[in-house]
Amino acid sequence: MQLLSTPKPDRQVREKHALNEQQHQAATYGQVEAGKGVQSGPLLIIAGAGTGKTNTLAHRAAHLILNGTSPDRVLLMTFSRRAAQELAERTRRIVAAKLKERGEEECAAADLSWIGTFHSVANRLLRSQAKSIGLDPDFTIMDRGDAADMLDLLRHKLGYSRTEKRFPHKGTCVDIYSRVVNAQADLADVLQQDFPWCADWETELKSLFRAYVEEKQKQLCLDYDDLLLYWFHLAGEPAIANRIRETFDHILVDEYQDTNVLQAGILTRLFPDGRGLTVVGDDAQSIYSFRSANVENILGFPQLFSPPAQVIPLSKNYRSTQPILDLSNALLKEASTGYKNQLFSDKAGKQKPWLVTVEDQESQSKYIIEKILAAREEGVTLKRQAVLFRSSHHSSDLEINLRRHNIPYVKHGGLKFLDAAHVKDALSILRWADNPRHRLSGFRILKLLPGVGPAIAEKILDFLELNHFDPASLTNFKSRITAEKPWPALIKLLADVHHNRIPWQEQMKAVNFWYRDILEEHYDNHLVRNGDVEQLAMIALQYPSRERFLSELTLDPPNKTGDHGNDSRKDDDYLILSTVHSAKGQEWRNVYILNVVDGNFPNEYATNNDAALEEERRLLNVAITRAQRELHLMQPLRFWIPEQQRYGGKHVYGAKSRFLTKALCTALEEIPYPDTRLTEQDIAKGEEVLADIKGKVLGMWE
DNA sequence: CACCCAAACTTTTTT
DNA sequence: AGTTTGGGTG
Repeated sequence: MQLLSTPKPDRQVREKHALNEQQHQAATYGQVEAGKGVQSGPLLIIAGAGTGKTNTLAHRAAHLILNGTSPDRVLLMTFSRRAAQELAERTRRIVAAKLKERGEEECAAADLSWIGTFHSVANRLLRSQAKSIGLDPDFTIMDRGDAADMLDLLRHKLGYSRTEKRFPHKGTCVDIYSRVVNAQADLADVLQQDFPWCADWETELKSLFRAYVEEKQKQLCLDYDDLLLYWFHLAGEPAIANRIRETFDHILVDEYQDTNVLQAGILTRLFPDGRGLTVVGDDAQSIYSFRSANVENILGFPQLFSPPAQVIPLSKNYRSTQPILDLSNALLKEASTGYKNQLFSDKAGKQKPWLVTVEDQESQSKYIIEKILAAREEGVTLKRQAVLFRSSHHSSDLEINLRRHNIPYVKHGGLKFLDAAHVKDALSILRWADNPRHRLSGFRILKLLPGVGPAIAEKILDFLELNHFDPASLTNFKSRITAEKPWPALIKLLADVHHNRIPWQEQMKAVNFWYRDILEEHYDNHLVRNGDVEQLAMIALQYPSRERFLSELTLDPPNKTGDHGNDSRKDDDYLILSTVHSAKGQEWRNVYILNVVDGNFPNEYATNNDAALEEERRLLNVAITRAQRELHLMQPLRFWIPEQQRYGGKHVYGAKSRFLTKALCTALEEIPYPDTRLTEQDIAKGEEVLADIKGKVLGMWE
């Protein structure tokens, strides 16, 4: 297992471009008023794929700063931390360059300080404003897995595990809860709409969620949804909302097409008339509805205000050749809703994207490897090529073959480093020491001790609570089990970390030292797992404090890469494999899209729902628009679907993807692989062979 | 009460 | 094919 720092896309070239007309208009929208900075009404920038959105946004931020808005009065929200860093960096560079032009001294204050994801900004705001709403600022942030675990425990406590019919899976429970919160919808509606098979459990779910909320408050923790929800409610309190509002002159939001009702609500509560609000996005790239993102947010944005928001489209694409854009445009034309921002490019290009028909996944892999190696021969590095897919496991056949050919690769999306049980264990120790009220972590750790199961763990946690959550008090807990040696060492560790008796830089190491024996006892291949845990300690060193480490790690979990044979970080060049979702915002010279067949594009679970179907179309669009020069859509005839409740799964003789209509096919060049088309030579040779056979057959009777 | 084993279940994408 | 759940055993 390896962590990677995501490679920065190669965008140096574009920055040299001056802004085009549309970009300039978007970047400078509003009036400059002396002493007051830039005054602007609500603005929506529809930024198609590859239209220089980040650059425009950075220029807008720079424009605000250069015209007198203090950088710490600009709130900039992005979809991921990586995007935030890139944007901050570019803005700084633009401001610095302009100041130099003007001959002014570079001012250190050019740094945007309020920049990050909605969740991380919420985290920061809540911790600073916590006192004013009676919230303890030392709350712990739970990730999705934690939420699932807590729901699981509560569900047992409430007796829902012993019912005749099976209660929904814990993961499903989190999904339902999360949907209700993020979409600000009714439980009954959500069940009916998205989880019909759970509709019978409405009453139970309601009390489960109530218990969940109480439990979170008791343990002093917030989940992802709470971060937004608390912020939303905070923004609904006039006094506090005013205070927050007065600290910002401008709010800029990136990837607005992937915000949900709650996030939109936060914005309108902070800036009700839309003045100072800029949102940027592309409805044709809205692909996060499973996370309750709501395309209606961007489609309906202008009408939220009167007069309506200014809409500026960016339609000049700097990324792809025209034939690739033709395909994307054709696809979007068939969508039922949206701004349908048609893109154009200066890069003519002759080659249409290929639609490659292959027999099965094996020959799909074979084709891709052949093409990738050929391209590398011609000087296109592996890093400038990417293979994209709808779901994480679709790359498994390819991965096997890449390893066989010794082609290094890095996979984005899918499993997370923090999902590994042993990493969770180590982190839980630190979290429990950090926040002893956090029963969930304590519970997890205690169960690791030999002879301690759920019941004893509960007893210990109750004991701790009675003793005002003082870790040292655990020495007084008497039981035959706690005489074992890991126990006193654990208590000392918890107390030392909790009271910072050892410096933060040493704490994770101390945790690992204690955990090492447990790890060995509990899991096989503990050497590999121990490596992960040590890596965690290395990561921890990069953070200035325990609090920052714990919350930022939860808000921005590092990726786990597929193990790619050898240490591929030593190889400078490696191929990128990525889910389409994780490919957002990126670009590569050559792109290969796996399994473009019905049942996958669109996904079979989306086929009886119009809204979902539209999203699948946009998903394909995102994949297509990642390509700069070469694009290969792969179409296996035989396609394996891992179907539920059925033994193994099944092979399906793939129907052509319903998105590949006639109109689309004219934008594609269809080829079979292996190439079974006959050349004239083949035919001539065939005739020769036939004549030969005829002769032999006749010869039998001579 | 902890641990083990067999049956049941299962979409996919992620802050 | 792999994880989670729930029941049985020691």
